[in-house]
Amino acid sequence: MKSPLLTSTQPKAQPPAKAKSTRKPKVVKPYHHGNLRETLLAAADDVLATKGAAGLTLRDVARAAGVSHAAPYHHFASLDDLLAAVATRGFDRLSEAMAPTVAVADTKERLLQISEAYVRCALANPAQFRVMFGTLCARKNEFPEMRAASARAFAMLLAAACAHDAKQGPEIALTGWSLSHGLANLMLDGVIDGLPLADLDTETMPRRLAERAIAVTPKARLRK
Amino acid sequence: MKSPLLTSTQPKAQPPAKAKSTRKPKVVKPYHHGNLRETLLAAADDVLATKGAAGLTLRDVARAAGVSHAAPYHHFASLDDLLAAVATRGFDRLSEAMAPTVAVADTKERLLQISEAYVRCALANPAQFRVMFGTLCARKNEFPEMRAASARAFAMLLAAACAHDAKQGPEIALTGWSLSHGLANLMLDGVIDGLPLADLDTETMPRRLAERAIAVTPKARLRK
DNA sequence: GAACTATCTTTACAAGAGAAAGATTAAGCG
DNA sequence: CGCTTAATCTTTCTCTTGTAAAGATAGTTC
Repeated sequence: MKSPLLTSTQPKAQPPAKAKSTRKPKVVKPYHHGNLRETLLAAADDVLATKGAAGLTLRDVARAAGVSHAAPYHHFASLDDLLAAVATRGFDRLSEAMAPTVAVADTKERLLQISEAYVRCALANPAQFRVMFGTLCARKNEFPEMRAASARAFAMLLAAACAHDAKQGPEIALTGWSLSHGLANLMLDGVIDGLPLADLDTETMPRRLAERAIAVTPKARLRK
Repeated sequence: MKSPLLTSTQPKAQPPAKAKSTRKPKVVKPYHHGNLRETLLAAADDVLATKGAAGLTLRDVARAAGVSHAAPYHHFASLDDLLAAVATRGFDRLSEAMAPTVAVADTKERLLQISEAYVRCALANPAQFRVMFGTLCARKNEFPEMRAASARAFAMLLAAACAHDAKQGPEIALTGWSLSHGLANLMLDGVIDGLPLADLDTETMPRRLAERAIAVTPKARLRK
């Protein structure tokens, strides 16, 4: 589980080899980390995976990265800023998870696979998902990069929906997104298990539900 | 916005009228609050509405209720316990919001109205909604009352779905719930505004999306 | 090599969660 | 009525956390 980034991977082989005769030979790790920003983000991912979104603290992250608790402030303005960076990565990861579907020729099948990828990605990184769509979202103006990353992810979904049905594309996209988002949230909140839905297969659920939502509304209904 | 419960409403008219000659006549509020538990919950609602879910602290709630910061511990085991009680109320409120739809004869129309009520209720109390479906949900075994309240709310939805289509009831219920839940979350996270969906009417959106999800899958597709 | 700047640490502080112990009141019981 | 007991509320204390400030260290540039 521990990311390799947690131990400095910078090309900086053996500083103790430097015979500058530093007074204290006990110095094992260098003063400067070399790649702390990335290390902190990786550490945050680890902490999130271990203790969940609620149990994450700046000091935890710093500890996991092996630096003092104030060091992160030279790379992130605040805890929220760090979380925004985590969320940004999460949105990028989501985009990556959906990306392979562009190879699917059938537009409807592509939408279904996007929905599946969305739910799969959310369930794979529950705490991250919570950070991505937590309180930070309402303050996304303060974090332009995160905002851009989330916009990119949605753009992929919207493009797929418009390819499927140019006219109703936006509505289909929003429907699919809402459904996948809601299902993912309900599942990782544990709301679903324990309910009288035991006969529904958890594996195929995302696709089956998405099939309903994506179905193009009959034109007869539209011009009522 | 201030709830009337914030000032003790207990039948305890004017304790200063008691001519017991207490040494200090400055005593305006009695030592015992009389109805602190309810007052705290109301205060928590106020704080949530004011500062949001992230800005809520036990001490804030206690301050708003006019008691010391340790007083709440005599009514709630912990902050999470208080939040669970808030969530319980939220689920009950949700049930109340959906309840009037039982009068609707048309089963599909009833489902649509339930979806509308769900989204409306969520948007009316954003912070509360976040508490209801936050980290607490994953620990719902620790809070039986909250669990029961959420189960009651879902039972209403499930019943309506089964009335509409006995066979596919559960799946329709889950679809509608996921969709409404996802849409509500995306809306109150502010994810939607700012996206290229401006042409979609926010008011009618819940109903229109729900129409898609609730549509019964054609039998031709089912027996493929 | 010296000044500069980025990076990291130490120290300090305010705020919050929660525990512990004492004060105050209500209720029950003789 | 007076005493006892339990419930409720307050004070005080400890531990953790986010964040600011100042100092230490090390690359970088002239």
